[in-house]
Amino acid sequence: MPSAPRWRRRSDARPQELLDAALETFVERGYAATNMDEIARRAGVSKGTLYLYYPGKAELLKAVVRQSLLGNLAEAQTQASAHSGTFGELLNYFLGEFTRRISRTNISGIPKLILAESGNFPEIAQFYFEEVIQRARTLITDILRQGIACGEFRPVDPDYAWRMIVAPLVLGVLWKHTFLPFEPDGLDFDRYLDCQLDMLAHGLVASETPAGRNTP
Amino acid sequence: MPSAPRWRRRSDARPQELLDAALETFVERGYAATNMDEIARRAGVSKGTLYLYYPGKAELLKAVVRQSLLGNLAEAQTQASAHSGTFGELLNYFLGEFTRRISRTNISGIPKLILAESGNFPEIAQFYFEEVIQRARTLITDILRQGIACGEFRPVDPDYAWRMIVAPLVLGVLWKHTFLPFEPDGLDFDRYLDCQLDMLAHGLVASETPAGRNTP
Amino acid sequence: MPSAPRWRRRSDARPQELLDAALETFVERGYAATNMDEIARRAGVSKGTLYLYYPGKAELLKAVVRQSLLGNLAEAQTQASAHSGTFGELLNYFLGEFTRRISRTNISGIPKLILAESGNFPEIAQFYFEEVIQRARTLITDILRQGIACGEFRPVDPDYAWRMIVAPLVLGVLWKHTFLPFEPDGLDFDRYLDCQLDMLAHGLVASETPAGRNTP
Amino acid sequence: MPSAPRWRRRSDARPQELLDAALETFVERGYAATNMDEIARRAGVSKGTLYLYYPGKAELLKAVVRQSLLGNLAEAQTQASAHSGTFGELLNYFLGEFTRRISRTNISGIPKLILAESGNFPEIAQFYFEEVIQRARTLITDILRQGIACGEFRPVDPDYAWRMIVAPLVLGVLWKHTFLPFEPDGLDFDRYLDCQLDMLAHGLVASETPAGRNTP
DNA sequence: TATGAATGAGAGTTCATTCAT
DNA sequence: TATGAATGAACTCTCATTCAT
Repeated sequence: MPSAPRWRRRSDARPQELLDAALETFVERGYAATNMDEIARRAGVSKGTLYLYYPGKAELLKAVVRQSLLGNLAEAQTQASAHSGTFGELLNYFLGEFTRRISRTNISGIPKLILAESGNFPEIAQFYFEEVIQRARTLITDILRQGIACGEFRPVDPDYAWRMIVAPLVLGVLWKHTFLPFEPDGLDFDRYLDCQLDMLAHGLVASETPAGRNTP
Repeated sequence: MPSAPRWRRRSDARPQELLDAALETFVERGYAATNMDEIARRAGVSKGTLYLYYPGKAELLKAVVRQSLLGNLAEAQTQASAHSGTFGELLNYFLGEFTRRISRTNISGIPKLILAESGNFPEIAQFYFEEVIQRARTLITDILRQGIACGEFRPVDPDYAWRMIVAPLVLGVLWKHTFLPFEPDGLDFDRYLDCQLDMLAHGLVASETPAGRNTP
Repeated sequence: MPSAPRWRRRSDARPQELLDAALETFVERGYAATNMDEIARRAGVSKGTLYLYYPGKAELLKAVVRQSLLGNLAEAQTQASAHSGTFGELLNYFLGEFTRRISRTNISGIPKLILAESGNFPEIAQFYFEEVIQRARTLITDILRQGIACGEFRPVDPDYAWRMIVAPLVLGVLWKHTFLPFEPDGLDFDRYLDCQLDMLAHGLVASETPAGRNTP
Repeated sequence: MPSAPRWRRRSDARPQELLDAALETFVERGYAATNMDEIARRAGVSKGTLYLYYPGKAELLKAVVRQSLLGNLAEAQTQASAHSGTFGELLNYFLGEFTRRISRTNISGIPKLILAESGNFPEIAQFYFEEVIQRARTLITDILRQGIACGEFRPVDPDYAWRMIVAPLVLGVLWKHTFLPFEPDGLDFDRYLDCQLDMLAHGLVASETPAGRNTP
């Protein structure tokens, strides 16, 4: 078992350190209000050094977005193809997984950042749209279609229903980064997830049939 | 014979024209990337004129937000108190009304703007939180609680369920202003609403009882 | 005895009202920090009206200076030619008169204004130099020369001595408008004058002759 | 073969160069009429460089004043405590020293600047009042009191007499920076000093005693 | 004569980017 | 590779001046 190396060439860790500092700052302040000095300071390097690794502020933002998303995407894809159980269980699994990430990491700031800057960085918005959203859409509509086909799900409109499934996640992200400071009671993501799963499965309307049912 | 006058006095219509131009530009570009010159140009006035009506860029943003919201708020409040029919019908009514506004007016850019700039303008975020979100929350949780009490709704968790109801609206707003340009098929808000109402009412899971129903 | 007229055509009093407001503001704030809006407001007219009477800010300053000085100058000239008594008495009279004006009116702000703006308004400085300073110089050096000739004064260097006589007046003006707010005890102009006259007459050094005297 | 570099690093000399350029410009134009571009141009740097060293125009002015005065103050204090000879000689020494500085260096522009801007920068005026004027007052009144006590000086009013002693210096400063350009014969500071010392010592009035006396 | 809305040049300041070291 | 002093364009905001009313 190798012990930790006694030293590392700085440059190996550098790009990642810079991206981390940039992510943090962009998420905290927004793109325009972030200045390169601050990123450099947080990364513990000089401003000039940033430009050795990234050609400019805009490119730095893109790099931040790209690398923040790509890891998560690959992972999700893998898990999807290796599932077992009902489609409802798979859906629950994804929603739970996602909710947990929102509540724990600050990568959740990225989507908000993209929304905010989509007007000024259409390429980033498009990149996000194609790489993240379209994949999520495919993933979920596939599940829906199969679930409907096998009678597990009601015959909803998959091309629009996937947005209803995703919407609470998006709201959660935004809430965490926008209104949480103003809520004295905070937000309980476990309860949030429970409520979402319950409503997603059974809807709001009390059915005439006496028997209640459980999670999808 | 004098040529066209260099400017013309428009004093009555001016403030609203300026707000319109500002709303448009802020929504399109975001706060930081918007410059006063551009707003002035769109409003057909000189830069200095803006400062005759609003003391600065930040105040202009606040004025835009304030006046965009206040009108809508008053209206919603009025309609709420004058409803008849089941709670499900009332909910449907609100969601429909809201969806129609998203799809037709460009006031829907305001919420996105607020989300984007909440970090830099906490006061605006707080204003929005208190004036808009808290009211919506009260409105919806009241409906939910009453609907549950009278057996119309399943016993969901109202303090969180209201967010599930609102989430698709928020997503719709963001979608319109962020990803619509990238979608070749556009977005059909009628279908969007139908899907939302259906899922909200009955959920995703097929009930064991053979008979399906349609209205929430 | 005529009673006050029931009305006056506004325009008769206007120019003087404007000059008064301008003097007050220029003295208080300095030329650059004074804006036309403020002058107009103090004069109770609109900004545009200022331009009906004076072609611009610089011209307004010149008009203020000119009219503030001309009156005083004429007066001084008259009194000088109609004096009687020793030259020492004449000198005392002028110094007293001037000191009284410094202490009572706020015209004393004009010299400070001129000093401050001499770099930006050489014409005003030159005007002041020729109309005020050179006259004062002539007046005083004449008195000195005659006083020396008749044995009343010691044989001082009149071309420079006149400045020593004037210096305390200048200092008094500046003091009043610059440092007075910082002095808890204020400034007693009577004592100031007494001290000046005493020192001007007899100097600082105790003479070997036992008898002291008091008037110059 | 590279052409001349766009800029050169001068970091050590820079701050002083900037202060020099600023002093020159402020004295020439006054605070408000001085713009940062001009200072930068005179210092041979770009406008942005100024802001690397001083946070703004106002702070730059304060820095100019502070550093111009502090050196001179310390020096004067030192000399005062190490004097020998009569009090009259000490007074003469100071007046001579001061006059020489007025005539040779352009630091003499600082007092004029302070007078001119005292309305807009009360802090600077107060700083000057406390650090410069109050010290000078103490210095001179102490000398006067001691001189009077030992019979060297006539019993003048020290709290006001010190202003009479200082007044010609102030006038000299103002003269140099305000009216000198208009005087064809210029100003001979040696003669100015001689005249001041002579009048300060013996006053204007010819004493009845036949014997003349010498310098204080 | 009087107004005050409108103008637009110019101010101080910021900051992404460059480059001599 | 790393630095950070230097740059200069772009920004917000001010205000003397103009002119339709």
